[in-house]
Formats: sequence, structure tokens, C-alpha cells
Amino acid sequence: MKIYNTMTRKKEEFIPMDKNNVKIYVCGPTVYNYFHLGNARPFVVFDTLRKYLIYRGYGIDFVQNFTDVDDKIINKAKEEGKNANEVAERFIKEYFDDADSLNVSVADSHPKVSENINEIIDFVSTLIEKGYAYEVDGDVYYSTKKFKNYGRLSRQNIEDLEMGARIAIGEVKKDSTDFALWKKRKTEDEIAWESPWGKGRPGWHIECSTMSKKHLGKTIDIHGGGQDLQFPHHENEIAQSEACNGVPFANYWMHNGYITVDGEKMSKSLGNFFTVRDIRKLYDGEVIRFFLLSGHYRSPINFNDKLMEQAKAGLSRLRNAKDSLNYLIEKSEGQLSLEEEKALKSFDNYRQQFISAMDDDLNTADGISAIFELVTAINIAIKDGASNEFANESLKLLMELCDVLGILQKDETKDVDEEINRLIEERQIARKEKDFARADEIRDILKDKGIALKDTPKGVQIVRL
RNA sequence: GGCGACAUAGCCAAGUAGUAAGGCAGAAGUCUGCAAAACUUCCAUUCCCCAGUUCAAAUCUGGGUGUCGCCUCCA
Repeated sequence: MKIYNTMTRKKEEFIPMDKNNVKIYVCGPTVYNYFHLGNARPFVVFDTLRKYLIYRGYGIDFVQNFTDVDDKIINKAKEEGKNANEVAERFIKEYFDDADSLNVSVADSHPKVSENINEIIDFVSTLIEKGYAYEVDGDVYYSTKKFKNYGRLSRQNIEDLEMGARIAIGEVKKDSTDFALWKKRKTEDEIAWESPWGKGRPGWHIECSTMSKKHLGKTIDIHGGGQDLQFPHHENEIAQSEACNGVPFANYWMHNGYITVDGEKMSKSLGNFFTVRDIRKLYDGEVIRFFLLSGHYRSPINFNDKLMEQAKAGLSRLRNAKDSLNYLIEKSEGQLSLEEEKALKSFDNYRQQFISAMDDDLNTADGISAIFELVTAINIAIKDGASNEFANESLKLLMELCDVLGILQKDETKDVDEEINRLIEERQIARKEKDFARADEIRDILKDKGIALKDTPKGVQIVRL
């Protein structure tokens, strides 16, 4: 597999340190609100990477943190008259709710800042000992000029950065590019922990270095996150980790592009964001996931109603194929015919097409195309019916590929209640007696209940809307 | 000011040198009591513009135009 490495700006062959234990760290959310679609993108993208690597036989150790100590959480808590921990815990719960709707699997671990304070203090202490950090009156800063590769990931040189940097009032850094490792407590009611530098809390960047080291070790295979984290967050992580550990931090850096609204980046600061929770009121989580995977992960994706409708329509084509196969399996019997055997063999081309797309820096857009082509081939093959075995095998292949992308995962129950069954039966009788007015009336009634009917040669197929 | 990305049909989107995938929308047809779904056919002589390299360019080089991003919390 080839992966585009931001560090080298090239697609590189992916060679993990240990095939059975690929170490992946992805920057997780700051839990002070529902996450928005822009936040969702890395969750979905790197979850897909994880699923694909597992599909290809790798063992994965996947870590995604929760930033549960942060100014924004503190502010939100003040607004709501709660304590910061309550706010963080609540939105961690909401994270899992939304993530689940997107079919994003739970990580192997989801460490929290608040549970790693001691490790963070140790990390900062080491940086001070090694001369990479300094304390000023209870604050601790990282001295960027001490780290010779500072700016390498984002291709910035430190002099240019200094020109653009601003020092906020009250900050006592030596250089404008220095950043906080530990922040002194400013008011009594602020959340704070004891440290060698007095009461305070960790800066933002140090947590990822610390938790990555704790759960995955000094060097990891892949570090992922949004493009906007490249600078300064990931740059700072590298500076911290490599200064502390003396070995390379991550072998591959992957950055997803952002979501735009009317061509502008969706972000909290611009206020033009849509939370996944809100989008879910209109679209199934799977539609959102499919939408996010419909373009390459490094390209920007624009978000609007029209595009969501397109994604929804595309996904239903895939879902219809799955439903048809399931229906066929229920209604048909028998073994593969000679023709079917041949068709099934040819389907392997689509699998190969899918794999080579995904192998090429996780080209999900091309991967999806392969699935569409498979679906067309399946539809043609089953047009006039098919054996049970053929339907089964086709479904197996379709789902093999869809599972990797995390789509078509939710199976609506085929069970319908008695009243609906009675109505369907009544409609069949009405049709037989050519009372089409009544038949159509019943179809409308069922439609209101979220059930569509397809009259097929083999009977009535029930489809959940 | 420094650094970077992108520009392919009505819309979305692959394709990084060998003659434009796939999806949505649309049109016509098949099937159907009517639908729905599905199937068949049609839908970019052309890839922002101009030069250049080459037997050959959407793809490489140079220049231009436009859009967006990072440099400040952000996925």
C-alpha cells in the first residue's frame, strides 16, 4: 500500500515497523460540544484506513484521544453553571453516539488528558532537564529554537514564523514561536493540578505526545489528523516527542482535507459549521459517511443539501442491490449454474479494482466506483432470477467491500408487525381482483409508515424508507 | 509578507504521458395494472488560459488567471 506522507510530500510504500501491530495515533476531539462535519472527517477517514489495513491482514493498535481539559470546556462549563468534568463527560458520551451512527469503530484506546496528568508532568520535566523547555513564573514553555527541525513538517522556517506570530498580552515567552507546555492557574475556580511549577494545567500540544508515547511507544507508524493541525499542533508534537525521546516520532504523517461550506472552510471560529447531530436529523449516518468517502481524503469537500441528496441517491443504489440479494436469498434455492459460476469468477476483477484503488493512498472514490461496477454486474446477473448460492456469494462479495468502507452496515429488521402484513395481504387480494384504487391506497398508507413495496415476479418485496 | 493546495460535463468525482472511470441529475425505451427497483441506449473530439517539451500531454516545464487554506483556537 502507498500512503502520501506529509513529511516528505510524496506517496511512499507503507512499511510498518511490525505488520502485526501497526501503531496509529489520531488527534481526537476537544469535548465541549457535539462534533461537526469537519471534525467527523478524520474520524471517518482514519477509521476507514484502520478497517482497510485490517482487511489487508495487518494487526492495528489505534489510539484516538479526548481533549477533556481545555479553555473551551472551562468556558462552556461556566456558561452552563456546571463543572468542566461534567461537560467533558457528557460530550464524550455524545461523541460515541455520533461516531456509532457513522459506523466509526471504537478505538483500541481513547485516553483522556485528565487521566494522564502525571505522565504529562513527567514529560514536561524531561524537556526542561534536556534544555528544551523553560519555566517562567509557573508557566512552562517549549523553546522552539532549540529544536533544529522545527518547521520541517509544515515547511516553514522559524524566521518567517516569527514574523507572523503574535504574543498575547501577559505571555512571557522568550520567542514568539515558543508554545506553552504547562499553564499556570489564573483564577481559583479554574481546574488545576499540582506540579513542580505550582498549580496549573497542561498546554494543548503536550497531551498528544504524552498519550501517544504511553499507549504506542516512542515511535509510531502513522499519525493522522486534519490539515489544519499540521501547524502548529503536529509540528509541536514532533518537537516535543523527538526532543524527549531522541527517536523519530511518526514514520508517516497523514492529513485529511477540510470540509467547506459555500467554498469556505467549515470551522468553529467562522461559525459556519453543521454538527453531525443536526445533519443526522435529515440524513442517516451512513449517508454522511458515504458522502465523506466519496472524494479523496486529501481533497477539500464542499457540503450542501444538493450534494447530500446526491450521496443519498448513490448510496440507495448500493442498498437496493443488497436488499434485492437478501430478498433473492429468501425466495430462491439451488446451486450455481455454469453461467453463474462464470459470472462470479469475473466479479473478482471488481475486488482487485477495489484493492488497487485503496492501496493507492486510500482512494475511496475509486474504491466506491469499483463497488458501483460490481453492483451493475450483479444486477444484470440477477435480472431474471438467480440461484440461492449465487445470491449468497454475490452478497458476500458486495459486503466484503462495503464492510471496509463502513457502509451498508445497518440492517433494518425484516420483521414487520401484523397489521402491516395484513395490509400487504389485503393489497395482494385487491390487486388480484383488479381493485387498483384500493391497492394504491394501501401502498400510500404503508408509505406513511415508512414502508415501500416492490412488486416482483417472486412476490412483494418490503423496503424500509 | 512567508508557506501550501486546487481548477476535468448541469452537479459530484477518478484519472499524473498513449488518446477522458464511476455516481447524481436529465432524455428515450424495456419490464409493471400503475409504480418502485432494475436493465438497455443517449449525455465532455475534450480536461481554466497562453506558450514550450514530446511521435504522443488533462497528465511534464514555464508564465498567467481564478478559488481556497495554513502562518491565531480549529479536524
